[in-house]
Amino acid sequence: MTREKMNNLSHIERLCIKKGLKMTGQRRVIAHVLSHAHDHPDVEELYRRASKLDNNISVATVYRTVRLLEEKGILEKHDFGGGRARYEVTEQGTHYHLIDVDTGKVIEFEDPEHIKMIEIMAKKLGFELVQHRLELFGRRIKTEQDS
Amino acid sequence: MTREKMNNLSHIERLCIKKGLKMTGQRRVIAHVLSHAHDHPDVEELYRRASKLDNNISVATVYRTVRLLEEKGILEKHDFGGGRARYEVTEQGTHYHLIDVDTGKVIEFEDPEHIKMIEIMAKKLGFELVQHRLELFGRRIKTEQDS
DNA sequence: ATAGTTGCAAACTATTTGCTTTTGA
DNA sequence: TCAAAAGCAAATAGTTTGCAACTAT
Repeated sequence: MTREKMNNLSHIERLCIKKGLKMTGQRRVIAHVLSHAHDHPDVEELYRRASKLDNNISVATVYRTVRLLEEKGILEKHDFGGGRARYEVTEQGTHYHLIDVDTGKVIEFEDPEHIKMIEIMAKKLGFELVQHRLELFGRRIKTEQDS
Repeated sequence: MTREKMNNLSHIERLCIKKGLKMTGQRRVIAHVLSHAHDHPDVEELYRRASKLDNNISVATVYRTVRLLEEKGILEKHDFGGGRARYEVTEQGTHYHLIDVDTGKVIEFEDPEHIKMIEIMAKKLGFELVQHRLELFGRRIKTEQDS
């Protein structure tokens, strides 16, 4: 696939335009990749995917772009261990991550009750909650179905 | 202060001995520093503090020692942003961190209710909770006392 | 036209490692 | 005594940056 075949505007590209970002070819490709990623890729992986669509992209640009998009609130950066930052498109409503310690797979979930709880926690400590991070690390519970 | 003046066994040193670690002069100094740290220093800072007690310590040794102590469960490693890992002595009972976004100060607190809540969360998703991480980022609420 | 963006390679930062020398048990 | 630990400097890994050449607006 080449850049030309990727002709319809992606979700992220639309967001970029709304934020007034200059849409270069590279950014369009990266935006496309992000729009279609339903996981939590690191820069290396984004670079790999983007390069498949357009081999005229450098890692530096990917780094610069994810930083920009993070600043604009379009992307979220995570540290799931393993030394590299991982990204995902910002969704409405905070959600959490459960990392399977055996496989490294990440499961997303949300819990509005939990948010209420920690807002109260913060208030008790004299703070207004700006942001928060919850990560669970767990091991799959064996069931009958498991061989 | 020199290494010789630091003659009574520190808490961490005792733990190290219990784990059967070879107690070198350097480890004794680092153990002492850790025992007396009531914050969350990074390696650079530990190195600085240790060097004041004994200028015969290299950063490499600090890195090797914190890794060892982390493996032994004596230390915990945190990522509070800012690019460097930060350490603290493991305490009984999980506790959380609230980071003041304006000053960078870290406040510790615990909440057994919260632990119960997330154990249930994990179970609902079919996982047994192995470990977890909760970090709040907040802004101090202004009160009458504040100038 | 021109401010903003890119590629490239060099720089940087945090951390790890290979190897020789030293040291605690 | 001798495996384990330390120092030093070089290596790695992830990420950032300076600069000259481009490109969207």
